[in-house]
Amino acid sequence: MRDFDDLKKIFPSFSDELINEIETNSIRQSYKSGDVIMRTGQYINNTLLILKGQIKIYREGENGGEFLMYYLQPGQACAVSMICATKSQTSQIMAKVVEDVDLIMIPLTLMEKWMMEHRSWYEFVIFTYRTRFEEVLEVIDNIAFRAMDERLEFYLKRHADACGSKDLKLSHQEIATELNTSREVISRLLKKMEQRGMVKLHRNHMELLT
Amino acid sequence: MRDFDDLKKIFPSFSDELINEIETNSIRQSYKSGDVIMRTGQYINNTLLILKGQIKIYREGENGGEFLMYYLQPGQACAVSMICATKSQTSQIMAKVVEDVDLIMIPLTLMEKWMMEHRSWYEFVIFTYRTRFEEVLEVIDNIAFRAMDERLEFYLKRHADACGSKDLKLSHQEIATELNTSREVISRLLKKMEQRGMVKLHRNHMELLT
DNA sequence: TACAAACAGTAACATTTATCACTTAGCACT
DNA sequence: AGTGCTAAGTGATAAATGTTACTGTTTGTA
Repeated sequence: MRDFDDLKKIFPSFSDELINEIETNSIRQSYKSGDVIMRTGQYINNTLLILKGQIKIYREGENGGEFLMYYLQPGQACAVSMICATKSQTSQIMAKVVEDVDLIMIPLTLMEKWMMEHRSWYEFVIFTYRTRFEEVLEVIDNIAFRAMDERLEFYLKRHADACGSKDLKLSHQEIATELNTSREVISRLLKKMEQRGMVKLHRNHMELLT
Repeated sequence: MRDFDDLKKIFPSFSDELINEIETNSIRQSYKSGDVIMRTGQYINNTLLILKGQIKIYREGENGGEFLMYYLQPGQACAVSMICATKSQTSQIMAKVVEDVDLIMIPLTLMEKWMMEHRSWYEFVIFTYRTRFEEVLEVIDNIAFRAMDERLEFYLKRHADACGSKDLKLSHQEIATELNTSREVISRLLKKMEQRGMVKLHRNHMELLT
């Protein structure tokens, strides 16, 4: 019953019957920081529920760029894996582990079956769709309406939220890659932010002061 | 039985029972070109199924910009209205009619009920989520990885597809607004495209030659 | 200690996009 | 024909971003 309590804690909205089903029908898997869980173009056969750790979801450009869209955290599910699930579609995104992850893999067939049988699963799936869709709309806002300086601010704040710390362990190059720009641009903008007193820069890390 | 046949033709995947339910429980509504069906921040109480005409879905910026995301056409549904449906959420988007529209409005409560009762409705909803999510990802590709000239090409081709015509009745200003840039930029880029033999420009309209 | 590798700072320059100001062309109406 | 309106063309300039090239600094490690 250890596992049962675990799950109940991380997914409090799930009914007891649903949790029992998950217990008996799913596979657990761990990944290390840096692992790529899902690649663009790969076939998807499972829906993923995150128990522990952190994952970043990217959209990949043809020329090798990788653009950060959002984070996945404990208690959340990969919306793309749910959406593609229905017809064994290929993935439109890339998922990279940033903090050692434990997750649950649920086969497509069950994912669909539970939609009909478990109200709490149905609601979870719809909630996941909705929140991710909204998150992606916010991403569009950022790149459509905002210049790089604002996008950088947003990026740093979101990273701080995800880490739960104002001390950000990021190189300028990493940031540049995830915003699909160049390191020099990020260096310049960070310098300006420092002059405005919004950050304090150090080697390999920086403090958010706001 | 006129209406029944109509619906069956536009939504061929729906089961007969589902179509009967729609017939007896939904409201039909018409809108004129230029009407705004849904505004950012408005509460959503219905899911919309398009029978006839064309709708454009925009994301609005704080400073009054409106950024085109995708088209809605006959046989399709508004994914956002389905997603927000569950909890009477407010709309994250703006929907504008570009060609006189007939549509069906389905109350939230039924939308949810049918998910459990009609397999063809369930599949339609999931399909709608999936295709819209993919479309929005493609939008992100365009603005994250491509420069304005490529985005303009994509925009024109998509418009041609939607209209089913290579003769595009668009002013430079309209295009600029929907790509969130300025008229001058569009004029210049179109001129370049004309020099490359991709379009032929006229007053108030242009021909796509590719 | 010496060397290599990764990170960061920065100047110079190119390119793209935004903005401003003005001109020209086409169309509708009287 | 004359007037006024809107769309479109264009040159000048500014600002943001991308690119190149080089420097210095820190870190790890041979």
